[in-house]
Amino acid sequence: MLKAVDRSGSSAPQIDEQAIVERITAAVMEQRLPHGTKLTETALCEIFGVGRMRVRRALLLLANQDIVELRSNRGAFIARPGQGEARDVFEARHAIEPDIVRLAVARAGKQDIAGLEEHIRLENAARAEPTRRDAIRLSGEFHVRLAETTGNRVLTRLVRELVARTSLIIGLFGGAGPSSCPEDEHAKILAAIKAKDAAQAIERIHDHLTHIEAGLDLTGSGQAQVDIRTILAE
Amino acid sequence: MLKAVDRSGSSAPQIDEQAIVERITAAVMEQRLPHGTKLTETALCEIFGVGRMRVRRALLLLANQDIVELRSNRGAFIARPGQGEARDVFEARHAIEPDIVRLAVARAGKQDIAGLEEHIRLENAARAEPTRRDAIRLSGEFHVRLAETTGNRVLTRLVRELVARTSLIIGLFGGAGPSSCPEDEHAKILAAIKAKDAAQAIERIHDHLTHIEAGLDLTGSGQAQVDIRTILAE
DNA sequence: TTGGGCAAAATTGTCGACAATCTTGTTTCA
DNA sequence: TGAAACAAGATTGTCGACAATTTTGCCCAA
Repeated sequence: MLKAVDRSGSSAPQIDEQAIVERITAAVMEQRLPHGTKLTETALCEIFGVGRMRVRRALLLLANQDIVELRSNRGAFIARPGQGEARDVFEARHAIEPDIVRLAVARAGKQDIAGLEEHIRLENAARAEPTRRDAIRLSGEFHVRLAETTGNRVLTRLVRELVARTSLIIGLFGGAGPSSCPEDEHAKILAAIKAKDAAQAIERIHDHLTHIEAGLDLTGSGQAQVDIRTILAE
Repeated sequence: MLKAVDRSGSSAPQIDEQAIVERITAAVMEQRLPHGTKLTETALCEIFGVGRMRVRRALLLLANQDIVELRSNRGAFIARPGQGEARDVFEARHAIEPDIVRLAVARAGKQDIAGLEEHIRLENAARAEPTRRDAIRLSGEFHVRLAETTGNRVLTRLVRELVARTSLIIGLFGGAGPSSCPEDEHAKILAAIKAKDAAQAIERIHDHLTHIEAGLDLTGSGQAQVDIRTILAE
């Protein structure tokens, strides 16, 4: 029997395509991979220490989530959502997330609340750091954690995908806004959930999403090119 | 220059993986491909007249939508959602679709309304036919058409995926229920939209989804095996 | 007859090679 | 000098081959 051989020089023991998708998605959520960045197959092969087939499958999945764009015979690029798509994503979040907080009010236990409070503490700590990456990522992740408290895997996955696309949109249209999520709105949402006040929690998540969207200027910006090796290497 | 050669003997001129995904999804929505059905790669290659790579990529996309299940070294099978997943899917639809009808009330024009009315007529006609396939498919498609009237591609795609999974769930847990969607509920929803009564439309879509879910018995059923060649051949 | 064990066939997972296409750099001519 | 044409290199798309695993069919013994 021939066991799987670790072809990569790094610590990763075995990497499947889902792991590659997550790594790239995380980089997008931290806005380290700007829209338009070319994802060369051979580069990704070296970075993750896998064969080309795995990389191509991962890129297909990312394209299916509209996180990357596959151009025929040209390769894969981090997607560049248009204004219409930005509106659609926020509208979808307005449709889903209020129901999520409603379910969270009904289902979140003390442990869930405590976990979310800890998460907000991490967010605040990250906001103080010089580098913004953790702050940006944690800010998006809060919404995913919130969805997880519903115990609904389908809703959680929808939110995860929409949050990732939102990061892309903020990176593209977010101008010089202060941050992806205004200061203490997460805390206010969580407070309403903790108080079992569904109506207020729903109102606050609506306002929160509206504020994020209002922070965009919807002016097409230029594109950047970065070295994906520097960004994705762990 | 070497133009693409039509390798299939059938009429299909050129088939990409998205087309394969749609064909299989349609078969699932019409409940012609029951849960647990094995999708052999070589069989799909012959059916669609494409190489194995295309088939494998299509199966990966279908697995990503939880329509098929990929088991390592075993192959691809039409997914067999559990009770928990069934609950989650309906909960997600309860979260999304009320907002969709709200948007539909605000945005649907006369032409959209007319299209939906025509669709309902087709549904009623199909209900009278001996074969149920068209009725089942049209019944699910109504929800997709409704989503399309919002003009929101993100929401439309979410609904399309959830409807396909719902078909799978109905096929698995739907017992001997009369149909996937009770008689005239679609018409009532559309009437409320036409009357611009958002509150009533929302209430009716909630009730509609609840009725569909109530028609399930949530008792694990046996599995069937069918010949995919007979089903997917056009 | 029935169940376990074994070999053959079928199926999936992976890799390498090659063709087609795109990109880049250079040359050439107006 | 500048732009078009061309050639070299790089990248993507596709196919075939092979190994690993699973499934199937068969034989044999209890």
